[in-house]
Amino acid sequence: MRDNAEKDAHKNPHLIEDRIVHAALSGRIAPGERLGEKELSEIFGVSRTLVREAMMRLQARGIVEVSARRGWFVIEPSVEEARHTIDARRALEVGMLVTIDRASPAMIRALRAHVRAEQKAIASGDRAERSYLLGHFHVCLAETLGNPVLASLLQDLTTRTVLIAALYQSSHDAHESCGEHVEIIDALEQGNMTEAARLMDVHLRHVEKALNYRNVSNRLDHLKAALQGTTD
Amino acid sequence: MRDNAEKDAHKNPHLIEDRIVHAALSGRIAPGERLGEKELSEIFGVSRTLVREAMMRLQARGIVEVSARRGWFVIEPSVEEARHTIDARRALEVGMLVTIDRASPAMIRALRAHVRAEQKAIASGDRAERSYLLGHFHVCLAETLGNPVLASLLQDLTTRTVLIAALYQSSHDAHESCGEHVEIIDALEQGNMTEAARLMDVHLRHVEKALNYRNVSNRLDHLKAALQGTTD
DNA sequence: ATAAAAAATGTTGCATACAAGATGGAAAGC
DNA sequence: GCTTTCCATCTTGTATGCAACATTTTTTAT
Repeated sequence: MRDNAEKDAHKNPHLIEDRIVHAALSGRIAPGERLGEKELSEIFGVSRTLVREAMMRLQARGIVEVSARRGWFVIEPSVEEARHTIDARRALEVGMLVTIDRASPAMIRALRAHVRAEQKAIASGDRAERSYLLGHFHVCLAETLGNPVLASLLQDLTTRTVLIAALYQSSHDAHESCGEHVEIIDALEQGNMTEAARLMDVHLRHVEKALNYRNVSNRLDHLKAALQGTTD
Repeated sequence: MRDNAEKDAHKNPHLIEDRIVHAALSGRIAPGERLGEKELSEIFGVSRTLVREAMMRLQARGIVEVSARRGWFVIEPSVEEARHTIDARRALEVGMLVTIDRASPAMIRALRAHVRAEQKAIASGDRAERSYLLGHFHVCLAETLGNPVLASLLQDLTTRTVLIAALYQSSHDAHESCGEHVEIIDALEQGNMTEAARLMDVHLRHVEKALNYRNVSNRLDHLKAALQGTTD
């Protein structure tokens, strides 16, 4: 079910990117992880060229970066970059809700269905699915608002946020996050966009607050800590 | 001064993209324009590979698209896509101003300097520079707010908006646009972010209103009109 | 003269080859 | 034993070659 990647990689040029983004959203790819061109080309059964082209697109989307002649790596945002990313996300999502008139019943239904899926994933203990759905809620919101441009921007920002959360060992509780999603939908259903925007603002501030900007699981810091330990 | 592109294209891998985006913002590249790989590779003195990689990044940024085995083309957004793009932009820029506390004097200075440059370009009749600066004001705003992530997103959205304006023969007056920029800065200086956000909202609604969604200078419509004319 | 077919041309799609540099480990020197 | 140097290896950077398809032009048949 997953091994047929080789077949599709030729037909769908965006498959490689999609898979990587999905894996990142699911927490199956960690920040700092190396994505070798050869390695990927073997996985997807294509030449390095196609892999490279996918990486170029992912680079433009701020998901990966390249270190000259060393390899491609999933981004490891600094504290500052992390702040900027979440700030941008907050701006976008708050603005999105503020500038929209109202939400149709169909939208509300779709969002509630999404939250049900979130709850199911949380209950079943499927961490990957849980991570994916909690992040994808925001993309889903933009999609149901009917704006693919917003949805695309949010997918990238959300992916980066999930990576940031992984890097800074977010302590954000899934239940709490999901609950906040419900609150936002409630406000939307009541047609109170201002309140929905406020709740979204709060929600994203929680996301940032849950980050532990000290315990960076960076390779460098890891090393430092390890060295300090051994020289004692 | 411009012909030394060949030299730099190797050193700065993003030169090709930057040039294309700049040209688009300046109105020197029209929507629907074909960007041949060979053509560009000769202009920049590199092989098709590097051109292609740049195009992949531009594709991810929504500036160009590829038509299979026909070539790369500057985007020609449909009416719907145009709306979504401007809506996304409005969401982002309004949200940006709403979620920011205040603007420092240094920021105000930088923005005022930018507006002076706009006025100079308008007065001197330099249409390319005028187009560039009027669009870049928004990027500048995000930059002075100190958020490169926002700035990057806005650069892409603004570029797309400029292309949309070209495609739909925007009648937006440069003076008016510049005047609205001044108003926004004034509100920022007074620390009235809500008002600044409102003005930005209005400004971007003007941008959209100035579009003529009927007179699409599309090749297809051109052809249709031409054929109607000849068969008369 | 017109329309259909066929060849010629041009352009991207993808793979591969080789160059250039980074990395890690072995060997050599102290 | 420790450091330094050098070499083998691995990885990306860039160019190029050829195949596949789209378009245009020419030819041919009616």
